Amino acid sequence: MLKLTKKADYGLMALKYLAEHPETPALSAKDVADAYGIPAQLLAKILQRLTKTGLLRSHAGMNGGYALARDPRQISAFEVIHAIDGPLFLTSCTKGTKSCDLTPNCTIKEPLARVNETIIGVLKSISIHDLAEEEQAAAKAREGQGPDGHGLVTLTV
Amino acid sequence: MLKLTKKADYGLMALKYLAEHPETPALSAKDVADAYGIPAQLLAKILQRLTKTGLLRSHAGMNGGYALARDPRQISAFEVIHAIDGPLFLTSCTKGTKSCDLTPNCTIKEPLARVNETIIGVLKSISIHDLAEEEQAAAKAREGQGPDGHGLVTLTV
DNA sequence: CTGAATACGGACTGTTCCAGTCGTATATTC
DNA sequence: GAATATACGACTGGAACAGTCCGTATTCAG
Repeated sequence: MLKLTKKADYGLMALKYLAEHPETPALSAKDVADAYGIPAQLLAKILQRLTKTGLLRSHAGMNGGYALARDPRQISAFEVIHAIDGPLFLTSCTKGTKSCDLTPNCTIKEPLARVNETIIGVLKSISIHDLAEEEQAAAKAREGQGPDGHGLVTLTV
Repeated sequence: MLKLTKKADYGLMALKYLAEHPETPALSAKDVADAYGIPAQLLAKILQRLTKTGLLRSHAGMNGGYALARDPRQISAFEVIHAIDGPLFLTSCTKGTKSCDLTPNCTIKEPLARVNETIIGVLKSISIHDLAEEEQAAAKAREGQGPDGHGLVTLTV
């Protein structure tokens, strides 16, 4: 399936939302959760984790909330996913730095490591700013096409 | 975590093993399972699935077993993974062709679709033959370096 | 100073999915 | 007919994910 967790999705969405509202000093977890219809408490924990890893700045109390700790161009999708889901590997046999336990030579690992490397490279090349940009680009595209036009590729395997 | 299932791993390993033994007309599921120390019955089901999708040819009875249906250069890692794990998506919200259910605009999806596309492209570019090749290359590298040398990159995030 | 709003964090639960096993039927060879 | 295989469905145990609950700490407003 090769899919990332909902938590990572939520995290990316939240950071994108923050990037789209640079004027506000801070947005509460509830604000963002309501905007996307995701469970507030769950999102709160995600944002707390992102705060711990230094991607967000938090502020308690009234009118508190979260704000991006850096310029959205300087935060990659990889950082977000890594902060939430932990280190990501493609092959299921890899556990940290240790190699395969059972199989004498899980020779599959080496070539797939290159795939892994590629994935990470692409994720690192995408910034939160890019996500917010794409939104605006899509909006522009919709303007020129009518309310339900889809200009961008919808990929299905 | 972004990892593929063990079944997909097993499938790739099995196909690689078959590619490495082109002289034998067919290898049983048990043969391959024993070679790698993986459960025979589980591997059998995987190979059956690969047979159904046309990647393998099966033959029942004594001295029966499985053989590659095509040249190993013509079988991509993507085909194998897709046959075993089904269509793969990066975002957790995507369900087939339908878009997000809850969230009004899961705008994360679009940019991540490009990542998905990249992953698929890389997986398509790797053939079973490549996996078998890499094995030989690694063996050569070991010869020149002593018993436990690792010439290739071991990637950890 | 009191209270509301918010972040912080641990513990808990339900569900889903994966990994693996079991049992049975079918096909092929000797 | 016996031995060896594939083929296939059903079942189980465990891990991971998604989400909830509850209590604490911090900050601001009145």
